[in-house]
Amino acid sequence: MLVLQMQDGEIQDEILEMTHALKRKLSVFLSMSDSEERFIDRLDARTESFGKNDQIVSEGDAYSKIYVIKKGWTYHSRTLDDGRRQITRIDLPGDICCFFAPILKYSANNIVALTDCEMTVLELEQLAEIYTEQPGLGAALSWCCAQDESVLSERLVSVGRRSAVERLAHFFVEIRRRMELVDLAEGNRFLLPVTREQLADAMGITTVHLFRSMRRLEKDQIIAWGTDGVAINDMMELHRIAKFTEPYLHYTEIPSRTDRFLKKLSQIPQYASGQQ
Amino acid sequence: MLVLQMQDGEIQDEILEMTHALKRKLSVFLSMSDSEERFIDRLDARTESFGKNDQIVSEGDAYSKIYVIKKGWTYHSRTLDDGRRQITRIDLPGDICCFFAPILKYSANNIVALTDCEMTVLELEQLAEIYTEQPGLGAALSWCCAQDESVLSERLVSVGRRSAVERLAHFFVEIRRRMELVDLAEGNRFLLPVTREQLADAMGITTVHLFRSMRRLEKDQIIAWGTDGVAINDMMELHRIAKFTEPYLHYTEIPSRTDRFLKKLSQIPQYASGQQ
DNA sequence: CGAACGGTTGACACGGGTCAAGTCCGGTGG
DNA sequence: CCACCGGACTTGACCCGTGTCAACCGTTCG
Repeated sequence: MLVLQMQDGEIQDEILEMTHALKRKLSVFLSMSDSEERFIDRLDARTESFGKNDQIVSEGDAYSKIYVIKKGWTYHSRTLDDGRRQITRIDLPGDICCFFAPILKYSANNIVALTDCEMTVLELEQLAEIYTEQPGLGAALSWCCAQDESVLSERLVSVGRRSAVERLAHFFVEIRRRMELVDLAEGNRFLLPVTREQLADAMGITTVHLFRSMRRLEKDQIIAWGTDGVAINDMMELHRIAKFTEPYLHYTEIPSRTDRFLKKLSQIPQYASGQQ
Repeated sequence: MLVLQMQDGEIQDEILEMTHALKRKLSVFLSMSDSEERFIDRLDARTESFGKNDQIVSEGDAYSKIYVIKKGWTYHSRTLDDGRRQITRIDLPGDICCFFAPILKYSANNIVALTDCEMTVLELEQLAEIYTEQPGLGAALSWCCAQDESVLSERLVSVGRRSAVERLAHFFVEIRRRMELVDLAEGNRFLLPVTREQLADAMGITTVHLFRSMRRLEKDQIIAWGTDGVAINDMMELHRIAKFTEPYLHYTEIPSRTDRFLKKLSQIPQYASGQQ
């Protein structure tokens, strides 16, 4: 059973069934045409499922397919030979798991399912098709990719320069915003299917210290994290502690910008022909 | 005067003049045809220069152009409002400074010149042209982008899970490998145009602790870093300390892979026509 | 000739790691 | 039905790596 369904399951499920999370995400960047919507719907023809804790890709594996998460959560990690592990990335519905798979030969990371997952599979052919036949969608995918890099970069800022409490605060605000974007959270509660150890590995601290730091946030009634989900009680304060500044998420890339992008693309003969 | 020219200047200069560093870098991924080589040469028509410590892009600035470094070094940083700063990335000749500039509206980072710099400027038009008319080069650029993300990800592993000494060791091995790739280093010495403070900000430690940690490495005769450059005296040991594993650099993406990529692309009508 | 900046080091304080001991819960086998 | 087990969760005590503060040197530049 999908962890996400354990609670508030009906609501979240319903929304997820309604539209592919990817569609919701891309629609922030791009007001999609009917043909674009249909294009995305057709991608669902090829899906793959994974169970909780399944290793989707291992370090050193040959790469090939791109996975877009329809349902469930995953993480990417690297492990040093003495066992220290860093989680470099946590993905949720709508996120693209390994955008560069078609270009890279081997994976340098592990990719693991945090919950039962359903993924849309893209091979190189489909990707090329998107970029040539649906340049709008192509631009939107590039936007996702740019965003991912920016999120990664901000995580580096966290781990490099924020204290444990600040990092946690930042993480919760970020994950909350990202869930909101694909309609996985409203109100002040949401589910977070990661263990304490996984979160510690993502934050670059030990579990012991994770508990200490969470206590600090819980004591002040800012946040609560049980087994049944997270509740953010004082979002303003959490923002303040995290020194959270939203621009790095690049959620305000307005369509006019995209239009300009598409207009320029259409001046290139190949794209002009491919555009309809 | 370019810092890189201060020492061994003649040699490095000569090589740099010979070929655009980007060309050397891409040739690792792709054996370039004459038309591809000429295409890159023509990009040099549009260049821009910056002086040491010039702010190339500031947090919040509108993005537009892509800069490819011809000569010089740059870094990307984020500063929290209380002054803490994290350098997220250090770029050298052949690196692409802000690949996603045409897609993103605003920059979330500062980009600063570490030395006097000469950059090749790419606007959206050229980029689209590359992807449509020279899919081989397009794939190679995507490879650069994939690599950048992987390097960023490994830096997160460093800052999250490696000790200060290990981080430093890892940084030196990485930067050495990257310089080698574009012929900026041979033998065991190379120039590193960063201040102690900048390196500390890149490693996520304080300058004071940087000194402490460097002392450890210098005491054991593993490395030396004066004002005139870095000397790696015991590369094996440095590797060992860093727990350096090369795959994340993705330097072994063999051409056969690229050929497969191009073959598939050529099955898409638009690309087939664009491929000449 | 002083100011500003990069480099360098010592002394001390504190955040976060390590070790160790438990609790709680769900699953499994007798 | 209970006993046992493993895995996730939780906390206290202690210690070490890293941050903080402060001082100083050498160079460059106005």
